[in-house]
Formats: sequence, C-alpha cells, structure tokens
Amino acid sequence: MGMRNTAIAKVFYDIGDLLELKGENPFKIRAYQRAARAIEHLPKEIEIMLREGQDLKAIPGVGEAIARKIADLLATGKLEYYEKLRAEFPPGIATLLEIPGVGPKTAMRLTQELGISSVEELERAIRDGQVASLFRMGEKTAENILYQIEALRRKDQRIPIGEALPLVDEIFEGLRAIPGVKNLTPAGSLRRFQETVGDIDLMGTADNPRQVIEAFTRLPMVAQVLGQGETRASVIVAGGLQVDLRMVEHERYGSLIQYFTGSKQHNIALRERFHRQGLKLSEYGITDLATGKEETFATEEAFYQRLGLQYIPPEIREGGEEIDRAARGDIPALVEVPDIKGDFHVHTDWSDGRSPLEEMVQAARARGYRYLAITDHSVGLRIAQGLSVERVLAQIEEVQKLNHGLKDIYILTGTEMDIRADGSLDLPDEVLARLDVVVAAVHSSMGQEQEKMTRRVLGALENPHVDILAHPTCRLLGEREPVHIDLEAVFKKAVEKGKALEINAMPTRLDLKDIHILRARELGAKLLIGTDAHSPEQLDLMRFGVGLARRGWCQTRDIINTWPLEKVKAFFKREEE
DNA sequence: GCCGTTTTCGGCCCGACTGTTTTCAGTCG
Repeated sequence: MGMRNTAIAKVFYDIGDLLELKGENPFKIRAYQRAARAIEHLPKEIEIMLREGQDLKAIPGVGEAIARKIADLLATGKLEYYEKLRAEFPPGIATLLEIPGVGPKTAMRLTQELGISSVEELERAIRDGQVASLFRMGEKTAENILYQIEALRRKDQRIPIGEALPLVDEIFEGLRAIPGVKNLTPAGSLRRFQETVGDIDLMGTADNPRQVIEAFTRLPMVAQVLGQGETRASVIVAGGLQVDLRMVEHERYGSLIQYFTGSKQHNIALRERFHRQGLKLSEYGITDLATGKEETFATEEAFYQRLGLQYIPPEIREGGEEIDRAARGDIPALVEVPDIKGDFHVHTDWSDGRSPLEEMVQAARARGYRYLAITDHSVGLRIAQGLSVERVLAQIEEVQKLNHGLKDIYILTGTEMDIRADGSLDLPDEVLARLDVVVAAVHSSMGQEQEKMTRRVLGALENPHVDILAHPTCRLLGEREPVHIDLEAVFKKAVEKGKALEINAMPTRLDLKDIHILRARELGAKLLIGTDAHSPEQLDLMRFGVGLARRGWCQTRDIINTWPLEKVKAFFKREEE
C-alpha cells in the first residue's frame, strides 16, 4: 500500500480542519496540524521508516495516538476516525475555510443557518443579502467575504523565489540612495529562501522613515498603493504581487526582523521553550515574566544571544531541531556563496546556450571561480542542438586550447548527457572516458512508471564515467510535477558509486529540493550546486542553489564545488580506477 | 493530542485588527 508523506500529511491537515469546524479543543487541533506539518517536511518517507521498524513517535508532534493512526492508514489505506469525522459534515464545507476572513465559526454558521457548503453557494447568499442579515454579521462582513472570494479566484499562484528576489534587488536599489537608510532586508519566506513566496515583506531602519516610505510608493514598478502611513506601506507591483515595506525603530530592529522572518513554527517553538523559563518573547523584545522588565534588541544576533542560543540562520528556521542544536552550540557553518569555487553545469552556444564558450569562461573568472565545467547537451537532445560525438571531440580540443592561455581558472571538458528513455546513454563509453566531467540527466519520457524510471537512472549511475546526476526529479515549479522515481534508491546508489547529486539552482527547478537534500545528506551523499546557466548572467543563479543547500543544512564538506579542484577530481576518479 | 530542567497532569506563543459592540469573539500572521 503506497502512501507518500504528502498524502499522509493531507489526511491530518483535513482532520485539523474538521475538528475546527466541530469546535474541538484548540490545542488538539493544533496538535494535528503540527503533526501534519512535521510529516509534510520529513526528509524520509514514513513508509520506509515503518519498513525499517523505526518509531514514529520520534517525529516531533507525533505521539501515541497519531502514530497509531499513521500505521493504520498505511496498513489499510484508510482511517476510520477520519472517515467518521468526514461523514459528520456536508462535503465541501472545508473549502469555505480557504476564504480569508472565514474561520471555523463562520463556516459552521453559514452551513447550519443558511445551508451553505460551497464557495459558489456562499457567493449567491451574499448577493441575496442573506449573509448580512445573520446575527452579529453585517454588510461590511458580507462585502469583505465577497471581496476575498473574488481575490482568491484571480489570485496567481505563489511566485518562485527566482522572480521575487530580483524584484527586491530592484526595489532596494531605488531606496538605498536615501540618506540614513539602513538594514534594508527581505523578511518572511523570502529571507528563508523558500522556493516560492506568496507576498514580499521588506524591512529596514531609517533616520527619516517617512521619506523612505514616500520613495517606495513612487518606485517605477509600483502599480497601485494599497495603503501608506508614517512607517509602512503596502503596494501592488506590476504582475499583481503585493509588497509591504515596514520601517522600524533601530533599537527594536533585532526582535522585529526575527519575528517577521519566521517561520511561524520556529517562533512558536522558541516562545514555548522560553516561556517555560520565564521569558515572554515578542516582536517588541523579551520580557522577564517575574520582574516585568522588557529588553529590546537592535540586532537579531543579540536577540538569540540573550536566549543563550547560537545564531540560527534564517534558512533553517523551520521549527524543527534547530533550536535544540543552537542551545548546544551545534549549528554548523552553512555553505555560503563566496565558498563556491566553480560551476559544473554550464551551456554555451555550441548547444542551446546563448553565449560563446569564451564568454562563459570570462564570466566565471569575473566571479572568482577556480574552475568551470562546460556541459553542453548531448546528441539525442535535438531540440537543444545536442552535440554529436564529432562535435564533442572538437569541443574537447577547443577547451584544451583555451586552457593553455588561462592561469587563474581551469576549464573542464564535459557534457550534460541524456539518459535515454530505454536507459541507454547518449554517448559511447570511449567518448565519456575522454571527458573530465559527465553530467547525466533525464530529459524525456518523464511519465514513466516509478520502477522503470528508477531503473533508468540507477543504470546511468552504474556507468563508471558518469560523475553527476543533474536535476534528479525533473520538476518545473508550477509547470511540471516531479517524475516518479525512488529517490531513496537513487541516493543510495550515488553514495555506493561515488557520484554527486546536483542541486540545480535554476529558479524554475530548484531540484533537488530542501527535504531531498536533507535525506541525501543523511545517507552520506555528496552534492553540488549547478546553475545550468545558458548565459553569463545566469551564473549568478548560484545564490538560489546556495540558499537551497543552506535549507538542507549543507556545509562546504557536503558541496563538492566548494572544494579545490584536485579534491573534486579525486572524488570523481574513485569509481573509474 | 502532545509533552516534560514545573515529567504522567496541566499546561499549550503573542499581538493586532475588524466589526459589531456596551466588553469581545473571530480571524490572521
């Protein structure tokens, strides 16, 4: 009975919703929601944990009762408790909860008093004036709900971080010139490098906040100003995204940025822990509950330090083990952009890249890289002008010539070789043997069944010349679901054969993603961050890959393109000898 | 329902906003 963590998590999220409608104990509801979230973010599939006899109670937020329910669910594919709960409500009522402003109490009243169980029915009832006539509801409430329904319908998906961050750069560019502006930074999911963001929260401090707010609302990309005050403003930028800027007091900047960075789970866990120790944490500071004395913090570092914690980088503030680890001084030094010594996934105009080889090399030098692998597509990928064997050999010569004139950077010959649908490789072994780096990747027949796809990729990893598996799940954010593949088997094979797994930094890919990275590392795999650059500027996508790697708690020892070239070469050679 | 440097019971993050109100419930982040 196959059931993935995401599906298990959905059941417990649903249970949480239904218990809310029922008016159950709020703490019980939160317990289900916490467990659902923990399951959703678990690096390891629960199915595997059970098969290996691991105790599910080790998952934070999962106790006796929920552990038993998970086991039931996986054994039978059903959960009686859940089925019974669902039968108590008209189907569709939970969808009302998705409307901002409609909570469980309102949803239940709408159902019980007006017989509403869908968003469409609710919309009709508002237009008929039925909703406004309910006790303790009025015109304004009804209107607001209607507005929220309409907003929900036209609301775009969350946008990829790859679109959000450049926008932030542009906004800050326009504000930095103002005298007295400091600490401009994104907060929220953007600062934590989540793969997509719903809106953009920006913060900063200034001697004259009003002036900054004024300038913000007049930036060229601002399409509409939703609201504007002395210290904050909300705008809609071209494309429909909401951006909030909040200018805060210098002396409370630390606790404010900490609070607005989240995650919510991290903040809750932090507050619970220190509440037990007699401290009240909020965005305004830290209050000693015994004396009532409040302290403020100008920096986030000081805030964490006051709690006796090591600084916790935003990317790992997920409300998991990071707080315990920080208390033990056990937060590792996570990889940073300046640690990166080269890129192993780069295209040129030999295949579908936009720029000549020389330009890509100069761009890599300009970024201080010590090495660069040229990995154009292989022959089978016609749509990308994949290189024939002759062209591969010609490129090898070209690169060797180029290397003679270069002192500060070394160019590696390479290929992004297609793993064909039948599992065969797109270039013969004798050609692969002549290349410094072989990046293997799937580009076709992505609908294959899991077993076939897994066999296909494992087969490629068996080849002694293959060094790297690129974008292992092939997902495209918001466009294409990941392929069906047994990643656990792929990671184990990569470890066994000494292959590196790519973290593809292309913002539409971000593949592997955070929980995959965590699991790969647990299994002892080595990773690398590749940009998949098709132009010189795209080498800068590296920061997205680094952000992602940091979400996966990666240190330089985990990421091979932070290593000196000799060490990388030795790693790749292990299998070939 | 979960959990423990208050450990098998009694707690469970914190503050703000909104609307319909004579003191607050519901919702949100």
